[in-house]
Amino acid sequence: MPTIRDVSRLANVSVATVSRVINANQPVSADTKARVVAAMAELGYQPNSNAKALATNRSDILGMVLGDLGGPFFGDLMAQAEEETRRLKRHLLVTAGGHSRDIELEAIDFLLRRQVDALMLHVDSLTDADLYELSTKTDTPIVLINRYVPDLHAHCIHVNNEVGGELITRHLIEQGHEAIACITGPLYKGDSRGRLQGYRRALEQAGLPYVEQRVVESDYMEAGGSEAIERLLSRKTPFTAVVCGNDLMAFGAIRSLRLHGFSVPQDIDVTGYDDIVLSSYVEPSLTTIHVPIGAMGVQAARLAVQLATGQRPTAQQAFEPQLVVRGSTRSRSSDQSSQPMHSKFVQQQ
Amino acid sequence: MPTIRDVSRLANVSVATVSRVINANQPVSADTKARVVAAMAELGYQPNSNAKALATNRSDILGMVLGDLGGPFFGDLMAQAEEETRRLKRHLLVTAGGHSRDIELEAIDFLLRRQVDALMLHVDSLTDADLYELSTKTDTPIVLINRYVPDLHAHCIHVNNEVGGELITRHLIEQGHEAIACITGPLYKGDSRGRLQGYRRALEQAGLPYVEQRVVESDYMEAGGSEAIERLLSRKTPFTAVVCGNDLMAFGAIRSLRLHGFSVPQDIDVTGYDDIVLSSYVEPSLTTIHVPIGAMGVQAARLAVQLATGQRPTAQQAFEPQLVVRGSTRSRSSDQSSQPMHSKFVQQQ
DNA sequence: TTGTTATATGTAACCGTTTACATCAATAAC
DNA sequence: GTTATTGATGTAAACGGTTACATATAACAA
Repeated sequence: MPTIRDVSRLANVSVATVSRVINANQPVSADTKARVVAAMAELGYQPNSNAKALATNRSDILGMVLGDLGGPFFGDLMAQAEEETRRLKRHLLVTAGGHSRDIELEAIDFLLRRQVDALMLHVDSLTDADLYELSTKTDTPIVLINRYVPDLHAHCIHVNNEVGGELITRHLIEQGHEAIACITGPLYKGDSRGRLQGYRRALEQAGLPYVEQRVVESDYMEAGGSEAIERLLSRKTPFTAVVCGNDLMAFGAIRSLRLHGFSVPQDIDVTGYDDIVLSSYVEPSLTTIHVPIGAMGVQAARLAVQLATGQRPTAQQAFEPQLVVRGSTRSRSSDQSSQPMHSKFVQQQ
Repeated sequence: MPTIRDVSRLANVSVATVSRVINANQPVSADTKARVVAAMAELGYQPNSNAKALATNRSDILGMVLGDLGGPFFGDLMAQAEEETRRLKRHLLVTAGGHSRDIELEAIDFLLRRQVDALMLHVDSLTDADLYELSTKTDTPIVLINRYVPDLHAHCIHVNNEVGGELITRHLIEQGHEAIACITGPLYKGDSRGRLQGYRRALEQAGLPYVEQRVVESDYMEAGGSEAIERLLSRKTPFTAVVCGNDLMAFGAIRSLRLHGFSVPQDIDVTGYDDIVLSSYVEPSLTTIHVPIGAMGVQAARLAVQLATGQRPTAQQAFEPQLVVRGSTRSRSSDQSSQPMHSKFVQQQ
């Protein structure tokens, strides 16, 4: 690999001049510039980014930590963030956090050692306190994706989970449901709590009681959704609809309900959250909340660059969730009410 | 950020000694080592990877170029490759090639400038000649994923497309089909040609004629699949099954067939290729060829590291495709044959 | 003419590591 | 008792860029 020194020799100039031509940040006469350009072309010269990063203390790389790299949710986020990063003349270094505290911390360390210009984090296992501490320990700017940490307000790209939970619960109430169960994600996570809070608020606004027996905590996994249904059924507190904390748990819930002889949505309505691609293809297609994760990825990249270059942040930080009505919920006319399902419910038990 | 010099001062040793402690590659007495470790902890020292890469000429990073980052196919590949990379104590730098020659070249340049230890490429737009030229121009090892370039035999992780095309076509023949249409991907791509070749071979083996009127070239996109069906129908050469070059085109084909009043698989069987996640969820679920893309990602990472470190390559390079039979194909008993469909076909036109 | 200023270029220090080489003491070999 | 050998450590030169500072030349004003 030729170096800047090889170029300077061939073009008969100093290395400083070559550097000036490369970065176009200081005046160079037209003909020296031409000589240098020719020399670079002849040698097939490529500047060494590590050396440049070492000298300038910036790498033009944005670091990103995600729960995992597969899956429609992260895929969309990553794809959009990468595109925007490229548009901003930067590159994206992605690492999987593996949903584990140690791996997430290791990933962050790695990126910091690499002198990334900013960090974009979509982390599960780190606490708000961890993140705040991290932000004080390093002066690398941090952007949190799909998470709201009050102390890091200016660094969050977030979506209002409470509104999402409220929207989808209200939708079920409008369909005529009065006994609505809820399967939440892990409640140590802020988004799970937010969605649950929205569920409560919608009930409250409709004058319906909040019944603890109808609420179970699960793990955002498909199997967890199945298992949660088992728990709900075993409690013998009837319900005619289930609000799930995400789409995957909704799939699990539907499967489990079917095993127990309920059909969706004829007997019981089920809703998801996230609007992953699958949700519009499954049978029945899933009524869910759309999270604009791609758009959030774009804005995360913008915010990261703005923070890194000291510009005034203009990236959109707060996003609104959107209700997507599909086949897993259906309008109940008042006469057929939910009574028949109650009886079937009891009979099934 | 503290540097190695700060540590050396605090521990009262030379920088060389600190480096020795960090890399554990030369003897250091127990108590100096303890002092150094303590100093590093006190300062929260993190070695600067750029400086290290500059000095050692290796970065412990594997570079990866993909068509795009979203989507189930790439997601799986990336997720598995990342995991294996981490297992090998390296990291993964991913860039999207955007299915365009310029962007792919730019992405490769970027990674080379970054001194990645090896390149893993899943590129569409670069020709075999481009890739061969690239391999001669740089001494960074290159691994090609899901692509076979004869001149770079030892660098390819590939799957036998011809066998895949043959498997799925033979399956249809075994179901009783004799008039099988084929929608291929772009024929400048080797994998499209391979699958088509497999289709021809299966026909040949069964003693069925190869009819050009039943073959159309498309673009591996869902819309392209729909459009291809239009072209096939307009040719008025009847068919009772369609072999599609990938799952997405199969979705498009099914949609288009339905618009024309055919139902799948009652009237016409349709098959895909790739076995993306969606394919098992759609209605009807798709008979397809499973490509072990995750496993290929793992082996790509292994091969990359082996090439970079000069080890003898032991990674598995050739993979076999697998037939997955689902709902979009069904057995035709000989008596009801395909005659009724022919008549319906003609009537629909 | 002389002093001032702007432009073009070169010199060399620096960024934070690694590592070849040198040094020195302690141990082993004869 | 001298000489290798080994182990622990230090010194300083890379690695390939950037950039503050110095210098030289040309243009311009007084």
